[in-house]
Parts: sequence; structure tokens; C-alpha cells
Amino acid sequence: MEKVRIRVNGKELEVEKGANLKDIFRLLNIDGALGGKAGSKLIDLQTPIREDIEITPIFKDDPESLEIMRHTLSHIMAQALKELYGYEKVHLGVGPTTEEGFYYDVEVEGHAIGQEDLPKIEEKMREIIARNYPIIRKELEREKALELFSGYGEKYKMEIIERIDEKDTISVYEQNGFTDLCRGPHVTSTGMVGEFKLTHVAGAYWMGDSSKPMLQRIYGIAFWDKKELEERLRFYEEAKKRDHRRLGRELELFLIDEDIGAGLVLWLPKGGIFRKILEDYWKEEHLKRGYQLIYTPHVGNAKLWERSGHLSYYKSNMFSPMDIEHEEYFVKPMNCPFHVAIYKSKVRSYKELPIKLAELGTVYRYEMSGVLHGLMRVRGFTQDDAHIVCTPEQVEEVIHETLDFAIGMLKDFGFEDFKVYISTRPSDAIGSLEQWQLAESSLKKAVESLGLSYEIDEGGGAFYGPKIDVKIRDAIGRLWQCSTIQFDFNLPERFDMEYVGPDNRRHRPYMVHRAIFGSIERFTGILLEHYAGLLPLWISPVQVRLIPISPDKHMQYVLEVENYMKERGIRVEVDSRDERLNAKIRDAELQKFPYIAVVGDREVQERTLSIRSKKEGSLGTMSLQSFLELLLDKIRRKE
RNA sequence: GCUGGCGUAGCUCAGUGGUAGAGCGCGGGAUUUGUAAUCCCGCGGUCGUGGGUUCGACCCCCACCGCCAGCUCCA
Repeated sequence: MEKVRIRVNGKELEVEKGANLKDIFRLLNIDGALGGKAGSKLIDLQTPIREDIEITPIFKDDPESLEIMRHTLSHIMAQALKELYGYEKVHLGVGPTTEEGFYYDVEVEGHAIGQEDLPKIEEKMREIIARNYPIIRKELEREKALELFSGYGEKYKMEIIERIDEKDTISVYEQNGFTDLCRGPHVTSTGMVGEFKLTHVAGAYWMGDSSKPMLQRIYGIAFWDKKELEERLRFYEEAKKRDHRRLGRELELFLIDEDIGAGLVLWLPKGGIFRKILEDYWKEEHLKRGYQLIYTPHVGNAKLWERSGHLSYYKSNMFSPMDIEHEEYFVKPMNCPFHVAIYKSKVRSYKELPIKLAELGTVYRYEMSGVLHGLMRVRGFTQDDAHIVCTPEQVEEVIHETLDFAIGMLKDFGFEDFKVYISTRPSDAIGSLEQWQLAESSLKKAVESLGLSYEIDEGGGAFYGPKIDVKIRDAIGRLWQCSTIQFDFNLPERFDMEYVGPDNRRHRPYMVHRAIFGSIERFTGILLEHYAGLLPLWISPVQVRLIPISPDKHMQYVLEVENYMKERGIRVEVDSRDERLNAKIRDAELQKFPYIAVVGDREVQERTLSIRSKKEGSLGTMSLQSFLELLLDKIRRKE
């Protein structure tokens, strides 16, 4: 009998080739393992070992164990569907695990699985779990496997078998007469799974190909511990509570109206103030760093977009052209060509580089209806755009400064946790290898010198240049793409951009395209979700809600306070309704104003305010001036 | 764009093959309030849009628009 050498927990031993972990663990008196890591591959107790390899047992405490039982849950769900809708009616696609659970892509003949079917499916799954069927792994010859699944009418499974590499083994897992093609791993019986819940159903193309039929994807989440499962469900609740679309309406910030058009945003007065604060801050910070502010039009001649290459590479995202005196014009999907035109408006000397042109430029892109989502994905949005043109010698410094600027600005909005991705040269790249090398190394140096950890997406850059993407982590752990710093070797060539060097000759500059927020709309959405609507004082549209207990008696003093605050730059709103104090407090709380200032007889008498903070509750009474100082101090510190 | 679900008053939602209801909001009145909802009265809807079936449609069918969850896409 042939032997293989394995190493388990540091112990080396020889076992028969084809032995599985169950045998091996029994031999070593390892109890309670659900599977193991063979090299880097997660396998289950039934998978045969056929090569010399290091094995680490996986127990319930190991995160990998979740993957094993989640995988089994997806099989249990598949079996439940078969039993509910008929073995011959249900055609299975793929059923993998996800970060928090599992899904299965299925086709049920003559029935569309809906949300209301989920409880029924769950119930059937629980039955299968309660019966604790043993799960048996088998290996099959390709022909046998094809024969088997063709017998079941499993057309999608047959397609998978045909795609499996000749030299790989084909395995199936069987539980109480239900056999599924699967590479595993699985637990050894249906009773060994954890807590689960089916969450939702959605469509998913077979093989992710939009020309192929669409299957139904049933999602579930699963954990060993019921508490963890509930925590996860609470996370969904929390995310729902933070939904910027809801907050945007409740806080009267913005509106998306179908009569205006899908994906087009109306900013309401309070949203308008918010935007002004954001934009003023943005402009000031850019001016401080030597950017020059520009404005460019919303449409441009087709010839411009032809020259820039947008009409050959980006046309499907552009709105249809309009005819203006027999010439075609397009609404801009990007600001770049205009910025290039401004650069080219005169001969540039190396002495004035780097030139940094910045604009809050509103662009319009045709996005497919199905992808639109609140402020996060829209058809008209304002990029906080800038183009930096520089000499090769300046590239490194420019990138460093730009990334530093972006991170600093994001920190001002309360984001502390960043993930940085560098995307490098793809195979269809244009531009010289030297250009790419200089650009890529400057990106890496900038990230490293700022002490940020990063991942490299090898070959993931656009054809015209490498880039850095910055994602921020929000208060409940989600990542959002914001900043991007992107080299462009294409436009300088296409538009023949030049500068005159010290040698009095013309040279091709480097151009970098960058955005920090990404877009004002999207960033607003992210802020709202991050802060659950409770915006930091300095960007809150209304900073103080002033409430007279009895408008008749206290209004005069309240108006005086309002003036005092307004003159000093504080955004105040008076609630002069003839309502009870409790009602006015409640409304102010619901609208999440950072501070509420109550005025009654006492306050009028003493010329004070009774202050209530959204975050800290009651702060007691204080004089006008000390309240103002408190506000100004927090605003200065961007709290 | 695709699959499934949904579309009733400004908002959240109930409802039936015989042309609609609640709460909040809004308007008016009463009340003059001390830290999360005072009471009364009233206004408000061609039931997403357009076709069709039917004696009759908000309800059934079709198309379109929009929204939601995914998929696909994302220079």
C-alpha cells in the first residue's frame, strides 16, 4: 500500500495514501475536529489525503469551521427546496458560502421563490437538520457523474462538471438520497450545523453572465452561536436605521423625485446649507494648498469628446447628444477635457508647474436603472475634481502631497480607518514602461511614507495609468470608496499637452486626476450613514434649536438670542409654534439638532439659556456668551 | 439592462370587483405650557401612468415609469 507523509500539529507520521482526516484524527486522538487545513486548502473529515502535506485540525472555535457548516446549510436548503417543490422541478446552480452565511442559485420550474416562501423553506430545513442524516462523500468518474446528474435533470450541474479540469477529482455529497455535486467541505451529518436564517431572495445570472438565464439566489446567514446570528440581524436593523435615503427625507436634506427623473437629486434648503459648508471648506482647503479654482460648462462639443477618447471608450455611460446648429454636443460625464483646455490656454513653463486646477464639477452619467441607489449611485453628481499637471521630477512630491491632503480632509470629517488600494499596469496599457514605473513607485512611496497599509491590485489599473483608491470605514464597519488618485498618460498625448523646460524645449507633462470625497452626493450619503444622521456640529445645517417655552412671553428675548448667535456665525432655528415644551423638545430630538436651547421666565430674567445637547443630554443653564464659546470651540475642533 | 417584489393623502401604512380609510404632518380654534407627543374641528387622494377585460376596476390582464433586493456594469 502506498503511503504519504503528513504532519499534524508538529507530529510527523505516515499514513496510507487516500486516508481521510477522520481516520488520521482518530489515530492521533484528536477529538471534535470538523475538518482541517491541508496546506492552504480547507477540507473536511471525509476528504482523502493523497500527497505529503501539513495538516492543521479545524475545531468549532476556528473561524474556518463556519465555512464548513455554512456549506452544509446550503445543501440542506437545496434539499429542502427539492422536497418542497419536487426533485425534478428544482434545478441547482451553485451554492457557496459567503462572509456571513451562504446562498444557493436555483431555478424552480413554474414557481418564483418569493420572500414569503422563506419561512416554509426554513421550516423544511429544520426538519432535515433534526433528522440528522449522515452526509457521505463519494468520488465519481466524469462519465458517471454526468450520467448521475443528467438522470436528475440537473442541467447546470452538468455544465459545471464539463468545466471541471480533467485531472481534478469529481466529488459528490449525499444525504438521505439527495446527492449534490460539490467539492466540499462539509460536516458529517445534517444535524451538525449552527444557527441560521434565510434573509432574502434576488436574481443572479447563471455563471454571472447577463446573456445566460437568470436563477434565483436565496441568501441565508449562519453562525454557531445564536447570539452572533442575532447580532448580525441587529446589524442589518442598524444599517436600515442609518439609511441615508430615510435620513435625507427626515432631516429635509434632499429629495429624489420621479417627476424630475431617476438618479437626479434635488437639494432642499437644509441640504443646501450643508452643501455650502462642505463646499466652502473644500475650496478654502484647496486654496491653502495652491490649487486654482475653475468653472467649466456642463456640455461640450462632440469633437472634444472624440479627441479625449470618451466617445470611443465611455460612450455607453454618456447621455445622448443634442444638436446645436448642426453640431453635436454632449453633457459632460467628466471634467477632464475642460481642465486640459484650461491648461492649454497658454504656453506653460516648468516654473509654474505643478499646476493644480480644481473644480466642484457636476457631471452626468447614464447609469442603468437597476443600479441607482439614493445619493450613492446617481445620474447627476458633483465631483470634487482636480487635475494636477507636473514634471517627471515633481511626480513623487505631488502624489505624496495629494494623498496626505485627501487623508487629512477625510479625518476632518471623523473618519480614522482607511484602506488603500494601489492598482498597477494592466496588459492593455498605453504609455511607456518608464512612465508606469515612475508612477507606480511614487504611489507606493506616498502610501508607505504616510504609514498607511495597502493592498496591491496587480494589473487592476486603467489602461491609461495606475491609481490609488482610498476606502473609509464607517461607524458600523462598512467600507466606502471615496478618494482616488489616478495617473493619466492618455489625455496629455491626445491633447498634446506641453510645458517648456529649462532646456527651452517642449516636454510632455504628467497629469494626475484626483477626487477626495469622490462626489458630494455620495459623500453626503456616507456621512449621514456614518453619523446615523447626527452630523457633527460644524457641518450640521442647524446647530441650535431655540425653544421659547411660551412664545407670547419669551419671544422677544429669543429673537435677541437668535440675532446674537447669527451675527457670530451660528446656525440657529427658532421653534415658535404654540406647542407644549415636551412636544417641541421631542421634535427637536427627532430632527437630531446638536443643541437645544430652552428659554423660559428664568432664562429671560437671568439672560441665560437652558442647554440640552443631543449627545450629552442636559448641560444646565449657561450665559449666552459661555454657550457661544462652547459652540465656537467645538466648531473650531470640528467636533 | 435582467430577475423577483412593490407603487393608495406631504410621510408611514390599512383596505374591498360596486369610484377609499388611520396615524403623523398641514390649516383653524381652544390651551400658555419647564426638558421626548395637549385637546377639538377642518383641508387633503383622477389609488404611479397609459391601454385592455368587465354593466362596473384602486382591486384582474398588458405595456411603460419609478422604488426596493440582488445580478450585470462601473473611464
